[in-house]
Order: sequence, then structure tokens, then C-alpha cells
Amino acid sequence: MPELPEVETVRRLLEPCLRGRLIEKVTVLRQVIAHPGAEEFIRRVTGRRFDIMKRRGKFLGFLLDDGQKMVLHLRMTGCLLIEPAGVPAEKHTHVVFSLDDGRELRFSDMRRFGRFWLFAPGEADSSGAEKLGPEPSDPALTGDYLRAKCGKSSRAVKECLLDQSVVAGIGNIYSDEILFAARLMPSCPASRLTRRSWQQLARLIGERISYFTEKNKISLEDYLRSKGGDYRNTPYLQVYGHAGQPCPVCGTQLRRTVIGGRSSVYCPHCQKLPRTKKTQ
DNA sequence: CCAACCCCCTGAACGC
DNA sequence: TGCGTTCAGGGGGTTG
Repeated sequence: MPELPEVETVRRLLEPCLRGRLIEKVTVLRQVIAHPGAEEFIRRVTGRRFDIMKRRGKFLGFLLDDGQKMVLHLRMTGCLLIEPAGVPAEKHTHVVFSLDDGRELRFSDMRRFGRFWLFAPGEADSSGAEKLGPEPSDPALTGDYLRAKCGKSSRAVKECLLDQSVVAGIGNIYSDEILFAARLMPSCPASRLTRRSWQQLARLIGERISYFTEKNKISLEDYLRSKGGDYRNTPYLQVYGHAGQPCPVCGTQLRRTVIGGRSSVYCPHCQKLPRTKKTQ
């Protein structure tokens, strides 16, 4: 499941391949265009050239040479590949952009949750990317910001990390990793965190996401060879996917639970409620 | 404003 | 062996 580090990896790898390329033809095989309609999407993208790629949270933005902006969210299983036009496409390929170098940019998505949007210059972005909270690397993401935003909430702290309007780009994997690093129980009600906990959490969000973004580096060749499915951070994950195994710090068996409908793994010994009494 | 729930979609894992 | 059921999960939408 691509979260911020994986989406950033895709951006870094694809931008040099796409920048300046002419889009000769667009084929939409399945309904994955959220806005505008597929016909208009095809008409407005065909004949344009790719410019730079941006990323905001888990959203990818493709700027086009006429000022339009194409937005893509990969959701769970979405994947972008660049392959020669002659190579057979993946089974769940839904959109194909034929480029002027004989290659194709292909969007495949087994579960078909991923979505494209296209916005004209000056048009309001309705993809949801505008409602995102700060990036993990944004200096505005401080302990006081988090405390002001979530400090009175009865939600579990993990739900706050997964809320894209609180902080952008964190999904189920990295929220567990961040909370493990912060020694906080994922189920801890946000209202019980101390000011100090919020500060530590803000710092660790930036630190962990930056760490995993660096660790996720992969060559374009390896990326394409693995069909975009090589999640290189797997060896570096300390708790996610390790339920039942010993905690890497204390050896206690890691536990799995469900929080906000999401599978969550934590160490019952290392991860606790904040030490001091409830706030208020 | 917020919480709770549904929905989308497919393949893997599981149960009989 | 094979078929039916359950589950996972990002985020938008709806309902209460």
C-alpha cells in the first residue's frame, strides 16, 4: 500500500522519464477518472506534454505544458509503470498514455480504488489534496499544532495520525511504526497525550517518514522489474506485519488489535499511555 | 461539528 | 477438490 515514502519514490523515478514527453494518445479502459468525464479527460490531455511532477501527501500531481494539472491517487493497489508500447500490459491496466518515445505510461490497479482528476488552470482542485494537513517535513507540523488540532479528541492517537487533514501522507504501516518509535499505545485516546508527547510525536512523524523515504530508494530498473510492487521498507519495519513475533527492543510478543477498523500491531510492554495524569 | 457506518473492488485465506 | 464466505484497506459519502 503506497504511503508518502512510496509515492515520493514513484515521483522521483518517473519525473525524469516523463518531463517533456508528448502525450500522443490516451486510452481509458475502466472508469477511474473522477473528474471531468473520461471523454473530456482524453481530449484535454491528448497532445499535451508532461512537465514537472509534484507530490502532496499521497497525491501525485502531473503538471502539463498548458497549465493543466492532472492529479492521481494510487489508493491501495494503484501502480504506475513506463514500458515500451510492445510489451503486454499488466492485467489490471485501466489507463494508458502513449508517449512520443515509443513507450507508454500505464496505470494499473487491481482493486480499482485509484482515481485521476484533471483541472484547468485556475480551476479549484476538488481531488481532496487541498484539504490535507501539513507534510511530515513541514516545520508547521509542531507539537502545539497537533495538540491544538487533536488534543481534545476522544479518538485514538492512531486515528489522528491516519487523518489526512491532520498530517498528510501517513497510512496504516507508518502510523504503527511512528507510534512504536514514540512508545505510545495506538489506542491511546488523543486527549490523554501530554504536551511533551505531542512534541515528541511531531518530531518522530518527520523523522520516521524521512527515514523511510530514504530507505525506499530503488532504481528505475528494479522498480519496473518488480512492476512497482517492491516495497523496500519491509526489512526496516519494526512492528507492522510482525504480530506474534518478539519486539525488536524488549522481546515481548507483539500484539495485533483493531483501531478505527485498521489492523494495528504494537508492543504491549514498550508502548504505553503517557505517564502523567490526564490533561485537564 | 462529529462519530459511525457504508461503499468501492479483488485476491488471498479460510471453512465446510 | 471445490465452492462459498470473510477480510483487508484509503478516503469520500451518507446518515444519525
